[in-house]
Amino acid sequence: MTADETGRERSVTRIGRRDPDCRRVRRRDRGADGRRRAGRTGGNRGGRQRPGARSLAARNGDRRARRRVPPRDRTVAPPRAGAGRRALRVPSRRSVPGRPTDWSLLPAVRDPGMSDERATPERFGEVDDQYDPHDVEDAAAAHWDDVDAYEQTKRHREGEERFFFVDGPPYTSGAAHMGTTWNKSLKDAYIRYKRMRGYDVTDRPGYDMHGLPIETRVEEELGFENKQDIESFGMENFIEECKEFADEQLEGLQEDFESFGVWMDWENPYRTVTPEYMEAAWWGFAQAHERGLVDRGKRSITQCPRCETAIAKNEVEYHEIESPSVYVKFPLTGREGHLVIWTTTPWTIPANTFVAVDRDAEYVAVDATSGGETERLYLARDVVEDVLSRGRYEDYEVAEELTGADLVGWSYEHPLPEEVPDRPRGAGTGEVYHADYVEVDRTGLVHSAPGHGQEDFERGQELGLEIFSPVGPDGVYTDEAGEYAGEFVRDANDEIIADLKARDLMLAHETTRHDYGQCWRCGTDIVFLAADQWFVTVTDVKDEMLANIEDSEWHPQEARDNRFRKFIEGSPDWNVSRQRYWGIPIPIWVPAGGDADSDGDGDGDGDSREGDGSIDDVIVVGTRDELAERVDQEGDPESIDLHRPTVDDLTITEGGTTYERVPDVFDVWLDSSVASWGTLDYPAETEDFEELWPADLIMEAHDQTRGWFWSQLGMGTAALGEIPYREVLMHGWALMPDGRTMSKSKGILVDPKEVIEEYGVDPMRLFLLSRNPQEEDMRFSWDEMENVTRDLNILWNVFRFPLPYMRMDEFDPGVPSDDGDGGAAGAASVANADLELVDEWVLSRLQTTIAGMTDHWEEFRQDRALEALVDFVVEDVSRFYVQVVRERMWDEADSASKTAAYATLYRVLRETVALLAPYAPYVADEIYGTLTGASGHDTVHMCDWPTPDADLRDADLESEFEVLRAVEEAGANARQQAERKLRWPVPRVVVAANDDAAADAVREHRDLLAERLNAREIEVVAPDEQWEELRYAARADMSVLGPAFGDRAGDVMNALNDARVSEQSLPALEAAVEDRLGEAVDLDGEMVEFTTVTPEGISGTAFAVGEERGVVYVDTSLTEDIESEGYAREAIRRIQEMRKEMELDLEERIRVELDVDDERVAGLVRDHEDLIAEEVRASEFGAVEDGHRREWDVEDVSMTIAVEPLAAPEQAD
RNA sequence: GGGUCGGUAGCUCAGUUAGGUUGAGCGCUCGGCUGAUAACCGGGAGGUCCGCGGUUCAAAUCCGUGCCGACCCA
Repeated sequence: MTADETGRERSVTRIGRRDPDCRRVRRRDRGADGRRRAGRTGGNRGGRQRPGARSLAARNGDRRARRRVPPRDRTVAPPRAGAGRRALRVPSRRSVPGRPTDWSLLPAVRDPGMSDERATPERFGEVDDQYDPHDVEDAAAAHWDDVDAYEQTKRHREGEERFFFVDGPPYTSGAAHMGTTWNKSLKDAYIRYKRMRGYDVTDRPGYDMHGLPIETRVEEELGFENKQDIESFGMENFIEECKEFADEQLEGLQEDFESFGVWMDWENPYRTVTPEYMEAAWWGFAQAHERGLVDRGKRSITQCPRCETAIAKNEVEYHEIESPSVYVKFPLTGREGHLVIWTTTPWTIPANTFVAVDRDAEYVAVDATSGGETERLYLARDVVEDVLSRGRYEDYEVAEELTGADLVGWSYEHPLPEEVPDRPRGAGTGEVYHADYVEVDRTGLVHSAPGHGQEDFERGQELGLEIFSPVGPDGVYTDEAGEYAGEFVRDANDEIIADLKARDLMLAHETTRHDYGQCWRCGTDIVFLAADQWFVTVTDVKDEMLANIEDSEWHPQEARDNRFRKFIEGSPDWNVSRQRYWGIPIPIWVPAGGDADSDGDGDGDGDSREGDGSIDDVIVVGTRDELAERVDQEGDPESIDLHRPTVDDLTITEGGTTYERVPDVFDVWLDSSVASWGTLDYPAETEDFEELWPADLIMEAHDQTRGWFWSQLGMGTAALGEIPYREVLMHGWALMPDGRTMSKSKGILVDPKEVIEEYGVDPMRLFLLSRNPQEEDMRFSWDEMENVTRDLNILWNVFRFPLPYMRMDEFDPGVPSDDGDGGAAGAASVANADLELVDEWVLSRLQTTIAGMTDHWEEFRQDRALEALVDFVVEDVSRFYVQVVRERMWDEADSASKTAAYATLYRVLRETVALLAPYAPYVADEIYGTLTGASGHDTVHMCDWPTPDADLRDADLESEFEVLRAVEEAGANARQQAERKLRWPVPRVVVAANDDAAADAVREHRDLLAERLNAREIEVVAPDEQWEELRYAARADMSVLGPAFGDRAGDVMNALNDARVSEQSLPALEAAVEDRLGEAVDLDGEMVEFTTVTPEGISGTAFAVGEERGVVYVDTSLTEDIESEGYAREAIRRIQEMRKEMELDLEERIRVELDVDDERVAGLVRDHEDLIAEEVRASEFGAVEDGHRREWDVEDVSMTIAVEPLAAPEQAD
């Protein structure tokens, strides 16, 4: 596909091989402009690590290695498919020895016949402390290469229901930009998702390799200026250069795409330059011809005079230019005076054929005076003053008022009769006609030249007027232009203006700035011509096209019904011929002699080609076999190169007539329009086509509504009567952070490579895939890159958190089935674990997340699915579940509870990485590998997409936890208000619930809540109860109170404000007021507003799930017991910190010396010595001579703590 | 110039189908947690919902109009 790749980019970028080290630049400091400033580079990376941190890992790793679970037998993978397949990524050369997750360092067995030992990660093995996308991606890429992950994944789905995805082929010029990156990431994600859903997905990438953009690039490189240079260089040589250029560009693009982690069939892309593919275009065109939809004829075209070819109207770019702005008088015949016309293209005046008016507009005849002479002019009434002042007339008088209809039929004389003797003279020429395109501005009379303007052409045809276009394909006047012959049209403007002045027909000559079209490739201003071209007359099947789009489902559907439908309704016939070289030759043979030199590559005289050649006389060849059969020359259909000039020499002789091929090539848009069968090598291969066509899914950006979405519909309808795709995902464009369009030529861009260098592929993909893929443009954002990296980091932390414990306890989840559970009997799966409520909850949340994500994916909103996943991982797993189970995992003793937590977290993580796999394929696989070791698939991408397990889903439990978490949050808030940190227990928390469900939820999970809020006791106040310690106060509203009580109002107010009542009722309040005031008062609801008064030492915060559900009161009063535990926990916290500073192993026992400066506090801490011992794995308390010693300040009390490790018996060996 | 889409907190975006007190994450700030720890959590501040006009008891949401951006068409 052409435009979105190239429409805006002109510079040539060659992609060299990536320097592996260049990716080491990362995490730079943010500059003031929001971009990153160059900072640390790879060499420093290790410096970010705490010194010595590695040694702990290494020690643990070594010791654990001996205890590790032996790898299970596994099925032996089939041999590698394609030998010599390139590594997707360059493996890290900086791998740290002893890091088991770096698969590249483990012995990779290439010959499965030799051994069943594989390069598998150690299950629950050590992983990096920090999530480092580059390390993870290197390791995963190396692993993919080792196990042929891509090939295996495809093979895994062979024989399943097929899903026919068609890749819109990027144009092979320039590197992948952010838009292409987004596009390919989306495609990759949906392909992976469909595979996980069990489909056998076609994933053949495509490349659009022909066309003018490449020709002009090559011309630039070779220093060519026009077609003559190409001819002298030799067409064959030139085409060879183009091919080389396209091939080089393809390679660069392909490397880019692979570096984005995209899994497509890179070894076998479809390329529009291969004989099979070109044949697919021929076939489609021949089908259209069969259906009578190929035609030849003169059309108004936009011609690039440098490239000497027609270019598509949608390939015209507009820019502002300065042009002449001339008001010209056309002398009337048969009556006195002149018509006044206006134009910015004097060079089209020689081809003037008629003048157009709006029949309903009002015109006038004026007698205008200048320099004593008066002349009669006809023009629109509303513009008289304007035009006459431009013509420097001094005075005028309206002689007659007319409508446009009155003018119709009048005759005038061509303004340049002698200069252009061959001008059109046929019947009807030189008259005034009505035309819809006339607007009453300038003069209201429009000079019309059907040989140039598009509207003029159409109207001229309707009127049956001659189409006179005395200009060659190079923009030079032909002999028909008489005096101007041989001159480039725009250069002739001055001469024409001079000639008109000489004839006294120039009313005013100015200049004006306006938009004008230029060639999208070379920037040359176009000329409008009428020329013979070949067309696919899609307007004949417009209704069919409009009906066919109903057979396609779009995302968003409105795009189909608005944007696309309107484009189809307004689109003209498709000019498919280009007078160029690097393209698919048009397979039309016409009788020799009757069609000479229509190509523009010869003398360019652009003769009319109408001659005898009716469309019935032409031969359209549809296949290579047919070609070999019909041509006069010998040739092997298998090996023939269908490019020019080879096919130019082939002739067909039938019925005594010799036919020659027309020299044109196809508009490059036609190439990609046949991709839905071209990618299947149809018609050379028929099996896939019959089974698969039309495409199940395509996805491209919205510019393709007038591009590939349209061209495929056009060709599909013309050739096969059908729309060639069933489902369309139409995404937007990648914009700059400030919303501008990216443009490489202007240096306005964010380079995907730079993003990958700074953040990594997974984060970049995660960012791109977190955007709405339907129609809306995507602003790139460095801030968001930071955010998505953080999300992955949280996942990484959740993942690595249980690993040491699982290793230590030799947790064995067995060999899970694809949906995560099951496995060998006795294995620790959630099915046979002794789950606690919080386990059940997180598993239920997982099921809900799976169900929600699946719905979103099915609706092509992978961004929403990702949001659900990230929400689950961050909110539910990291923020809540992990916090809750930390204590269970820290427990030294084996327990059912601990095993349940392992099994739960294992299940959660396993399914989470499957859900993550389409987004961040590297890190998902890395985590999966560590979780499953040798027991799973070779890659997460072979897994099935998880399905929600109804047995694990419990909506009520989820609602209860919502309440619970709201209560916890409110409790934390209340604590904060009371300035009591979580480490210090509180005697009680009172939850006043507004509804039974909330009350029940709190009662049900009382223990968990107590633990979370570090409360000794949780009290629940049901909705129909009052918490007896709570009092209510009232605030007086003086605007009501004043009028009611007059001069007593002040006293009443004070009494009201001071009153404290135990229920929110007016009688109670009246009683309290009376008590204070000594007399009865009558209050009503208008006068007061109740507020709650919390008791001393208590703070309260409301909690809400959607609506407010109650209030949480936290009693923060201190007792000796609470102080004791508080200080003990402060000590525990410090000792733990010191353990970490010492890099002690998790299980290592210690001796602790504790000196507290304050006698009372020392006693309080001593009371909890047992708790401290248990929490910090201390075997002894007492003087430490040689340990780690540190002084701490704890709540203004000085504590000196010393820790030394004890030699444990089991470590003696 | 016309069509389509968009404009909501400093940033990235929900909310607009169906009118009912604008939300989230990041950033900022204050606090908390602590063998996930260069990680993590909580509180707070922060909004003319692009402007203007209209419909309505009520408009980010519906209508009209203007401005800005993107794509497409001229």
